[in-house]
Amino acid sequence: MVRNDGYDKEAQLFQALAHPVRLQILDILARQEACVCHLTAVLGQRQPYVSQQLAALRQAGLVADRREGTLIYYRLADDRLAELLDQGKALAQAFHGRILTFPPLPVGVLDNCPCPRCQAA
Amino acid sequence: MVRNDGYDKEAQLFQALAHPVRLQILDILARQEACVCHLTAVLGQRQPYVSQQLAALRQAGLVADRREGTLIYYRLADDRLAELLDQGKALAQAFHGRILTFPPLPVGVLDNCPCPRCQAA
DNA sequence: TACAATCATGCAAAATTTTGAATATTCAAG
DNA sequence: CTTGAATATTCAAAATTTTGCATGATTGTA
Repeated sequence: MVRNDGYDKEAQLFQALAHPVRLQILDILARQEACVCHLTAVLGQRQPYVSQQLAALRQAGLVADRREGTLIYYRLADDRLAELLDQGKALAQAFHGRILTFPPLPVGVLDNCPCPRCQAA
Repeated sequence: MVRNDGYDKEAQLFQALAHPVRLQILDILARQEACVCHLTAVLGQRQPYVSQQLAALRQAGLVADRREGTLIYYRLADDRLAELLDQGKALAQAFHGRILTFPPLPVGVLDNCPCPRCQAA
């Protein structure tokens, strides 16, 4: 069976990336794996909404997950994804003719996150 | 005025790439600039449809155009776009777990294209 | 001016995506 | 086996995108 769906699959990848919240999630995961509650706290969005975006990323194969007790940690499925995101930022800047600014991604522990990593202190 | 729309702009770029026909157009233009009639012939799509996809790419800043008489030649607005597309193909393959195949892009002149380059023979 | 060729735009129906809210699932602890 | 915490799923309304088709605009030429 000969298929020719290369452009369809490539388009699906870019479609998964065509959403600001999903891009921010991927940027967070590019630095370190994170559980859903951590992502929820960083993004300031409701948990079901974050889970939905994670489901989209999971179905596209961009992220992988790992359960630890009741927490589920997500990570990038492929390190090359971080490069693709960097290239995307650079080109978006070029096409827009100005420096784009991104919200700061807090590093380390979060007050409003219940996961063990953040409550360790 | 402080903006934080980096992810919005990045998402707009990926959105412009999230379409198989637009991806194929960009792959054609990555090799050489081409007029609308040439793209129409290669893609086997109707001319207004091709013009619409070109308009989407133009509004996103991904392509530039140049008029020569009644013909309009399109080209990539930035060479780094070709690299991004290559990375996208590589990752789409990785995420899909198999070799993706793409329709062959004819090189050289086309029988069914009326532009001077193709009618030179 | 008229005509032909090339390309762009406008518009509406169909399809898809996004978003919010309610509810379901899974796991650990008691 | 019940409860609480973390996460996932479902569903429908709203918003956006896609697609096909008709028409408009621009250029070159007679």
